[in-house]
Amino acid sequence: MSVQTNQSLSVDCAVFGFDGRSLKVLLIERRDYNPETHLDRMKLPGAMIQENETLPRAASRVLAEATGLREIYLKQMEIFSDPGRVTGEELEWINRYHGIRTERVVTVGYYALVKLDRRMIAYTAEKRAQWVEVESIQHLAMDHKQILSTALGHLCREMLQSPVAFELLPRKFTIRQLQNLYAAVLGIEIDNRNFRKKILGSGFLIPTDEREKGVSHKPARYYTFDKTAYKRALKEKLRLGFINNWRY
Amino acid sequence: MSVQTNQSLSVDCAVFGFDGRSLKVLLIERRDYNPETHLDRMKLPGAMIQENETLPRAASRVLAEATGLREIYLKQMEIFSDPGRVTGEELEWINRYHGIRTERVVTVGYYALVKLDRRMIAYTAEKRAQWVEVESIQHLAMDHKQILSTALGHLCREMLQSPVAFELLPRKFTIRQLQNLYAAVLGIEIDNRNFRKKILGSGFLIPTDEREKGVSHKPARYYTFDKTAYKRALKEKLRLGFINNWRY
DNA sequence: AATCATTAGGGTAGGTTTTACGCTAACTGT
DNA sequence: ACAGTTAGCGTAAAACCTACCCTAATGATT
Repeated sequence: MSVQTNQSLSVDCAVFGFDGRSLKVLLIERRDYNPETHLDRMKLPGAMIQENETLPRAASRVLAEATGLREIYLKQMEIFSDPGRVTGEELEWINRYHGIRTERVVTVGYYALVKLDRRMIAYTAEKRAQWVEVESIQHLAMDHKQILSTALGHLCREMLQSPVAFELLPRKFTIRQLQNLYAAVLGIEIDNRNFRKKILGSGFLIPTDEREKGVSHKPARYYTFDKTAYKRALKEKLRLGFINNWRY
Repeated sequence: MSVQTNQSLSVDCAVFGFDGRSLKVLLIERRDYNPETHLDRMKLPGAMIQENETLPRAASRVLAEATGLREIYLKQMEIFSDPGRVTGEELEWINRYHGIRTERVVTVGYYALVKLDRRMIAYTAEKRAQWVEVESIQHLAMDHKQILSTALGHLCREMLQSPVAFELLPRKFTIRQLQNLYAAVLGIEIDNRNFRKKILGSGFLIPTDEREKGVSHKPARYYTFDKTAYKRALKEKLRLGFINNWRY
């Protein structure tokens, strides 16, 4: 029995943002990209884990670098440990890029949610990073396409279970924006009138006095998310609906 | 920037079983346990990951060893990467036990579900392994108590979302057994009549002609779980209940 | 042999939630 | 002024959840 000690451990993050219409993910252009090799040009942000660093810390570090933000909604998913996930040219690229010598890289997948505001877009634009519509992505470097698909699955499930949607929206948002976000991520159609009832009925959206301006229809009210009210409601409603509608 | 390459990567598994009354977990006695050290005697089954082995494969290997079974319900949870999770005597024990020399072990937590039948109990009894009631566990080796708690949380959530309960029950079971399992894992009381309606109404329990014998009350019918019917129901019902009762 | 304790298993009535959809309000562009 | 659009309120029917009722069948107790 030989024990592997020279595999390296990395983190890769799928950073999601929502522009009001569709779900985007942050992609990085490889620094020493050479069109003559057959490597894909874009990848997810990631890094090797450093000495004395926990994985969540490594992920935070990657995200701070990629987005300029320290406080980010961040969640671990799974580990991608197939010995064949990075080989050949890709492995050489990694060793060259990180200045290491490894034969195997096991990576831990994270996904993160950020508010895609003007500041964010300006910051990432300077970093050879791009916000790309998730739907349109065909290939990515290494197995990053697979990591992205996994992340999307996790996001869907999480959206149905907890109020993570608000991590993707600006502080003030309209109910329609919230609805569009759910519809985009889950790929379903939602009736606006029922959505409004359900979401307002839950009591953790607090209305502001502001309304949309310059839209060619009745302007919608802006709301903010009340985390405290949510947590209160959470405790009261832990009735679990009994065996909780295990629908899927 | 120094990159850590000599951390070792291991897997640890919380293997759950249900004896009809309470939830149990499989614990292993450390082979060279010495009561004079202050190490806890019991630990979760686990192993270092080997060269050319994926993590799921390593976990399967551990489980095959601990339970004698190859096909087991197995799920990855999170990674325990705190540099301080294993130090001092515990670290020495690991290095001695595995014949390695590492300063840091990152472990990937898995949980597994098995049918706790007579064969299983006989097999584990021979392996210095014990099925211990989850509720009664106070301490475990290293950070295994924390891994166990995490696994229990995952199990609860999973039980509400998918029909994993049947992994813990014999092929033929009564509705009461199923109910007791839910009640035990979730720590709630369940009304028998409503539970029966809900579960039978879902249509993926198929009745057999057999009934309990030797019980001092009306004997209950045995049912089996119909995976195909479940998957069919799943697709029809992907209505999601719309934004699905995000209750907790 | 009658009675008791216990769980199985069918039912029903009332409340809550979901779903489908009608309607008016308010804004911009033509 | 009118068309096109989305906001936002309301309502009725269907589905679902909950709290109970009842009787059936078995072994244990008297």
